Amino acid sequence: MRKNPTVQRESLGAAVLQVRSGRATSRTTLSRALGISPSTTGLYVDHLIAANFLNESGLNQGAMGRPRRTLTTHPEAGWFAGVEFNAQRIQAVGVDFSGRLKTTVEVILPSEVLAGQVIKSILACVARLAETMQGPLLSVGLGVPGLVDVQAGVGLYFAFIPDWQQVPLVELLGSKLKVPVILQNNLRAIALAERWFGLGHGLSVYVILGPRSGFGIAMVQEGRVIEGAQHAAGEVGRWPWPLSEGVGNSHTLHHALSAPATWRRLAGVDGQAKLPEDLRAGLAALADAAGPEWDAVCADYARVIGMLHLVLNTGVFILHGPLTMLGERFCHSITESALTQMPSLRDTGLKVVPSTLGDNAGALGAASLAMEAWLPG
Amino acid sequence: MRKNPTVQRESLGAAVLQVRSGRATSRTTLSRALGISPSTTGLYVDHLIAANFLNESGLNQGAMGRPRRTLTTHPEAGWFAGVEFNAQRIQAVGVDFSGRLKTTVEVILPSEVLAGQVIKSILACVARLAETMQGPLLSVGLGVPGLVDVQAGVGLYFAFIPDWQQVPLVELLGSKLKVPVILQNNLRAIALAERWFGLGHGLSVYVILGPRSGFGIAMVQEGRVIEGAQHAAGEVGRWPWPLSEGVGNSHTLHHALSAPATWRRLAGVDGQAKLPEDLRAGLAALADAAGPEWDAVCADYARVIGMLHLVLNTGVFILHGPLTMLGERFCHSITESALTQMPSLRDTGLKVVPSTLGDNAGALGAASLAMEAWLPG
DNA sequence: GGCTTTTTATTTGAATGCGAAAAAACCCCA
DNA sequence: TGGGGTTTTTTCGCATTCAAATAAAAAGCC
Repeated sequence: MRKNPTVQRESLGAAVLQVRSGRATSRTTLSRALGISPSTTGLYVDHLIAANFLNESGLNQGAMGRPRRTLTTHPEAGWFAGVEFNAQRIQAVGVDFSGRLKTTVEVILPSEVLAGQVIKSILACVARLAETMQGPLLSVGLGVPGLVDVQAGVGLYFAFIPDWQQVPLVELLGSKLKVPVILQNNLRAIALAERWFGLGHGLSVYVILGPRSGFGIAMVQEGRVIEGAQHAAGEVGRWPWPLSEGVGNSHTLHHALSAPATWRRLAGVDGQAKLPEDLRAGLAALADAAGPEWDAVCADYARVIGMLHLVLNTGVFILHGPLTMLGERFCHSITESALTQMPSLRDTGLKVVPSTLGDNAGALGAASLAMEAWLPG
Repeated sequence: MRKNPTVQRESLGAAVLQVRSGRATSRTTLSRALGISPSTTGLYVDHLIAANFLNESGLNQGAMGRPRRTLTTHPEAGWFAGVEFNAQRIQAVGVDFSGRLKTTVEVILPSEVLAGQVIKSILACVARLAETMQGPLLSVGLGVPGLVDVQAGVGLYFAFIPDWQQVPLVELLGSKLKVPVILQNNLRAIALAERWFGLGHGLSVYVILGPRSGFGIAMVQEGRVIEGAQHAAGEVGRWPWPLSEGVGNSHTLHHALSAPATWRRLAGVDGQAKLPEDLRAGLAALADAAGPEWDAVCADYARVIGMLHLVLNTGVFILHGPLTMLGERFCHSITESALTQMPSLRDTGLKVVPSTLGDNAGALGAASLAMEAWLPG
């Protein structure tokens, strides 16, 4: 046994992330993934096994040579909470130390809810998760709607919760939970969820499309989420729309391509028509629709996506939110329409795909935040 | 005197960059800028002074305490070449080790020039620079038009040089020049020039607007240039335009807002009118123009910039190319128009400014590439 | 001038991380 | 059964880097 020097917590945290993600399964692969020497990697692993964060689970014989001693994260070393909310509901997930989703909790918020009540409910959700999770809570990730100051840990502004201004979330939650609390805008958190749990796995460049009550996007370039100078990148919903409209009026992409607006257009009802009780079900019923409305909606999405693709040269667009109920066919129609409208995009790998993560993508993304921020020790 | 251990070349290169940029002026400030300990910083500086890359130039007394021993780069330790070209001309600059522009060379290319001839001319330009520069050539940066594979060192495609496809520039030039050769798209190189020599100095988020024969942009987020999945980010020029146009026809932003198109619109002549011999002078003559054409052009620019700002939340847009001849007033009009068209942008710090770098911004950007890539030893 | 205060630079011993070589663990093949 | 080949892991000595203490250089103040 080697002697046991102290090592940098950051390095150990990075090592755990590599093992948990499956990118590294042995000391040698971990050494390559981290870009550090095999000898140092061995020390790290010793340390992490001694602390019960990693396990050695048997051998894995390659084509030849000494078999690698498989490294896995110890699932019961602790757990991470991921919480996402908006003005209607809170979704929370509990994720074990191996990054597997174990428990979900959902709470419907009363209408006209205020910030204080949201925070109380978040704490209650985490407490309920704790009942079923193994080991200690290690950190909490929070997917926050609206503008978020990630560094300061403050929710800056969200239109649909009346007093949601300058809410010091990290301070309020951290003091109660006694673990690190990490914030991110909820759509940008989803981008992280795709990296950990979904289609963004190997990708370093992609865009999340989030048509819900509005229309926002989250952009990932070289593995990094684009924040913008005031944490407000991705506000495509405020583009004038239709693009031919004179400016200065209130026609925006929000109004044309949000999830409710899309349902209205596909269902052929006017702006006053009441939305279905369950928008997702309403949209699912339209998945086989056809005709000029379908084509027009797809053409609009294609126009936006094509323009974004020209700016960012992104490749993959991942569709999130209720509209995923329209299925693969919707995404395929959009891709086709974009290539028809802008033929020069044909060789640029433009692709629109529906997310496979389902309804709690935001909470999973928040849990990803928590996992990425955690450090051993 | 301390003993003289070998140190990492990368660290030494980073230290030189900090001193050259003026962000670090003494051992202590350098230590903070690099995020390493004062003791190690002292070793680095010893090393670099011994190798004649840095100088100690006197003392600088602060408000109190021991005065800092001012560090400067040694101007004659060597020089960097920056070369930018398009189908018409090559511009090359020689920059001394302190980052000061010393010599410029311009060569007009014959029409229908081919790749081989361009490369020969580039080598000739560097040779002419060498006649006036002090010390050895250390590295060469190249601002390449069209698509560029930065990692592979290959110019992929450029429409206006007939056989410009898969040109192995780093291989071709490096084998002759015997120094590192670094590529970047010419507009993205300009983004670096702004960081070193211009308005991007303290900024970590900004956009370069490059209306020339077409219309491209270069985006910087958190100090990093956005490349895109296929090195093709920033192709805004291929947006359909006017936005109200039906798609599928050839109306693009290239045609509406390129430098020649802008001149035609402002001068009130039709698409067939001959361009002035010197487009810059022609544009300068219009700098005091007024009336509906002026407003319409500004409104178009404002529309594009506003939409980009919503996507990227960028803050500062730096205007490059011939249109800078339209002056501050043009940029001011655009900013005003954007805020009128999209009032919600008012508090987001949106600002359009003309570059102060002048005509050889591209070559200066290429020189920045060279400086950033160089390592001592 | 001598004293304290403040900031910068250097020395020193300790430790973290690396490279190279050795050891280990498996395969294949005779 | 044992040797050669291959890949993984560990050992070991060394070097780069750090933290802490120390030295240095000035201003301010009495």
